[in-house]
Amino acid sequence: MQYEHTEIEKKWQDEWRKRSTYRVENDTAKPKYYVLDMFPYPSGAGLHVGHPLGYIASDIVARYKRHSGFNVLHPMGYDSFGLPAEQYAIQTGQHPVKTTEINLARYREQLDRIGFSFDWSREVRTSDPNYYKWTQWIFLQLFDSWYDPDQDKARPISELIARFEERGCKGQDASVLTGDIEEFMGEFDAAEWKAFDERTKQLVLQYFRLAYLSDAWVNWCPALGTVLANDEVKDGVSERGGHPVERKKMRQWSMRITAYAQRLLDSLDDLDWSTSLKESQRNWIGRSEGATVRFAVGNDFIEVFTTRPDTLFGVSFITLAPEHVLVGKYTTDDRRPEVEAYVKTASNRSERERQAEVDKVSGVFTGSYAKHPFTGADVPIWVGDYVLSGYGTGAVMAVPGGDQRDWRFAKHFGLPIVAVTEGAEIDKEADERKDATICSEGFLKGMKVPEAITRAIQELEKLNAGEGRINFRLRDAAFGRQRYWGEPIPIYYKDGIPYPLPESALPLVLPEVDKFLPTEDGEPPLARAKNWSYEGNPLETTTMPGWAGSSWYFLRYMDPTNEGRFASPEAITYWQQIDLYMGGSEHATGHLLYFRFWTKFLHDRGWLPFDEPAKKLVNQGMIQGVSAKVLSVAAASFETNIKNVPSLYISSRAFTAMNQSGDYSLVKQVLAELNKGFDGVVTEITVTRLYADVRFVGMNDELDTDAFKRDREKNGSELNVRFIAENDGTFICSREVEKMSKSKFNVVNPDDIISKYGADTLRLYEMFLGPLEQSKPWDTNGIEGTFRFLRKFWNLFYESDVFSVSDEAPTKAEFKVLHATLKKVTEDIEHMSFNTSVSQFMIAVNELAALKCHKRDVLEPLTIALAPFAPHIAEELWQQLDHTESITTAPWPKWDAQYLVEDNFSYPISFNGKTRMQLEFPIALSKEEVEAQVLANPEVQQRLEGKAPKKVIVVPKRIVNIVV
RNA sequence: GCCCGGGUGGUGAAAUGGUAGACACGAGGGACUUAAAAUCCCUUGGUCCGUAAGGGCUGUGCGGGUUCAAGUCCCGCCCCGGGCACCA
Repeated sequence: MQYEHTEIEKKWQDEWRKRSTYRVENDTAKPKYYVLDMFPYPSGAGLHVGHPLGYIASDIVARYKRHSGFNVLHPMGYDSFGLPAEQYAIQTGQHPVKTTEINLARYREQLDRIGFSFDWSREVRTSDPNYYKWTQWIFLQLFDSWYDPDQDKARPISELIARFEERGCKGQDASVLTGDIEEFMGEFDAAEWKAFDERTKQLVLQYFRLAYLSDAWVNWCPALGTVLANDEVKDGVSERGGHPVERKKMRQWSMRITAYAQRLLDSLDDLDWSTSLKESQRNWIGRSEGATVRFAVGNDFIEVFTTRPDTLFGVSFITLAPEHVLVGKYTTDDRRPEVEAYVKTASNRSERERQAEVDKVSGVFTGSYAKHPFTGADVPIWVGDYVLSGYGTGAVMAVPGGDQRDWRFAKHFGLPIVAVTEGAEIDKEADERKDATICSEGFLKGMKVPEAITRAIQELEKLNAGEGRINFRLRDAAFGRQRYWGEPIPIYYKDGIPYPLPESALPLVLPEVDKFLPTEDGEPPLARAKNWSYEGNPLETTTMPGWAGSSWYFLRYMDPTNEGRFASPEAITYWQQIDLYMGGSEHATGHLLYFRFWTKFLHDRGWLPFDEPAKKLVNQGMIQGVSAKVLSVAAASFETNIKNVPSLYISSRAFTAMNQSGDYSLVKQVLAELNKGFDGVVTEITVTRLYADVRFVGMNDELDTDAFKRDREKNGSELNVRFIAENDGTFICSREVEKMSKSKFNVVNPDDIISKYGADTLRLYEMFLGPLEQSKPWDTNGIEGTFRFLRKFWNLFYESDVFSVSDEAPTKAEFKVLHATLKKVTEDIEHMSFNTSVSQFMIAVNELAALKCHKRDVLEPLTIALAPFAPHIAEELWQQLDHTESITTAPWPKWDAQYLVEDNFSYPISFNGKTRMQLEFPIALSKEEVEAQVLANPEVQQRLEGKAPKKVIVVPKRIVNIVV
């Protein structure tokens, strides 16, 4: 019997479904292992060959762990809320539920064909009310919590209220207040708190809640009609769709992720994640140590943040961000028109413009002065858009001698530049060295920078003019979306104050609306819903962002149908953290930060025994497309009477040759053919490169010209199409490695590969391509190798088409092949080095075929070892080996070192490090004996030409090096 | 500019400081076949010497260094990919 992949794969996919082979139970004595793939968003385009790369790798690990005696949780589900489905709904009027259903079905079908061992009975979808009930529930817990900086954890808001009733709010209590320049709330004592009316109390609490409503500067995207989080904006445009984004102040739901900044940073150290990913997170959190300094202005003050308090004596002005609340206050009347005009233009400039015009210095003087805390000197207060409102306090003390941006600003406006460090060349640039010595007059003079920083902070604290402070770049996350297709936020309003829905009212189900567009008044789509109210009070109309549902989904898989909780404590205690989390590096700063944040929060409030979601995380590399391009030639001629201008395509190598020789007779020839005896001079050749769909390109970059032509004709008429081929008649495309995408016509669909070669070949080939974490181009050409391997493997079980596996005892050589393979494959899976394990399987099959080995004791363990990689063929052969239970229940075969012991070793004999010959010696031989025998060898003697070697190095079982 | 990766044949790649290029694709040659497909065998980094057997030199982005021995370790550069960036 031949290896019939189509038949075998269909048979076992059906069989696994029927038998629920991959169903996982929570109650078992086995140790657990949790392998999770990052939640896919099921787009309409379906899967291309790059998507399953990570799924295949994690599936191999899941299967391997199952063989190794673990109870493996390996689920899959969908992040099914999101903008694309909604955009589509707006365009077509079709409900996003419908399009989502269609996309999910297609996704599932594609996934099923690859033979994954997912437990589909645990599937979750973020858009399912039974799921988002718990997303809403977690939101309510966040709303009902504050961050206690003393205990360094989230606590119920009731405990904060109790505290206010007891001792009010003062000093450090407000230190967790975050957000973009929140107005200072002020202190109050217990009596004052009790005297506050309900409205005031609620407003105060908003400052502390982890999910809170406030006026914040947001990234507003007019084209999408919604607010975006910082990580959803790339280079000033929206990450999805590339629409422009502008700054806007809006009343907005936010998540106080900043309260967790330090913890998010600290616990990175213990995670088994890639360094680059951890670095991205550290970067994004952006911790910097420094000090706040208060500059008095009359009876008031301006607070700045600086990492260099040691340069305080070099301050020559203060710059406020245009959005800073104090700008209006400190602008003198005579400067007011100018300042207001500047603030207006500055705030109208989008992030993108500000970024693009980094070199353009702009600013304006407010007319006011602040007092230097040490010298008492007058320091002018300026406004400049190089200061960001969202970082630090939105104000800087400008030290042109020590900061290049301040230097540029000072130069531009003719402000004084004072040297703060020895050796600074301040007429050229600021000196930002952190190992310099302070030279500015004052008590810091002569100190090294670090020492001066400490001292400056001490002095500031003495004067009550500032203190040491740690600042973070991380901002609170915008949480509300002015969109339809997301989780409704379970909040209603009474007298304009937000109140949480009771748990009994969950899920707050997404209402039907007549259109998925904002209302005429610019209200979000939910405002169109009828009776969108709770007990007569209006409900919140914004919905949650895409990252809400994906920030806790790993917990739901543990107990997906629980109606009383997001997951039972028993399930959580059993499954714990994700042991292996697999996904793309594009989620480095978005999903993975929120994911960690929610986990820490749920931990703080006592619902989780751990505070990190994933112990180990692996980023699979991207699979790039290899685009094919066809050279299209346009010829210009002195002759103007050419009537028939053909679409002329020229094969890549022929073109290169033509270009080198300068002989364009081929082009002329075609023109002559079409224009009856054209004999003009071809004066100019211009070439454009057109994409050819990679489906038309075969082995060795050869284009199927007929298919290409038909395709071109389908998409518009081309009358005269001519191809200039190579001498052998083939037409060659030029190739280029690019991102795999529809627009580049280089998408390879896994379905096509599976139809031709089968899922097992696809799985093996994706792993064989190279190291998992590296990006690599997809080249279908190489797939034959893995396909041939599977056929050869199959043939080990067959002799002239008859299944024949013998029970004869294997020879030493056969056992050696088996155990060497088991050792390598086992170790490789542990290190996630799948490309080398596939190589090892190939070596094994080649060697066993050469040995004509058809023995059960070799083939059976080998089949189990192959099962994680190629489950269908393994399962089929397992059955043919007379097993009735699925191969997934077979224990992993252990390698045995005794079969790998060699008696002899063939030593490479090198002279001065260059290998010259091989000599075989028994392993048992000592160093000295090897040395003696090597030197006694006639060929060695001949090479030594009678001279005594300077030195002989013998490394047992490695090498002999003779130094002459 | 800063922070991470990475640079090895025609291609994807392999290599605890110890025989560079395993494995696979492609290419070339051969066997089987009426022919094709499939399969199998041989050759395949470059270069030079030799009729051949075989042998020499050279070679892991570039330049230095450490070492008996460097793709691997150290120093200084170049190039490519990714992340961050008027972050005070």
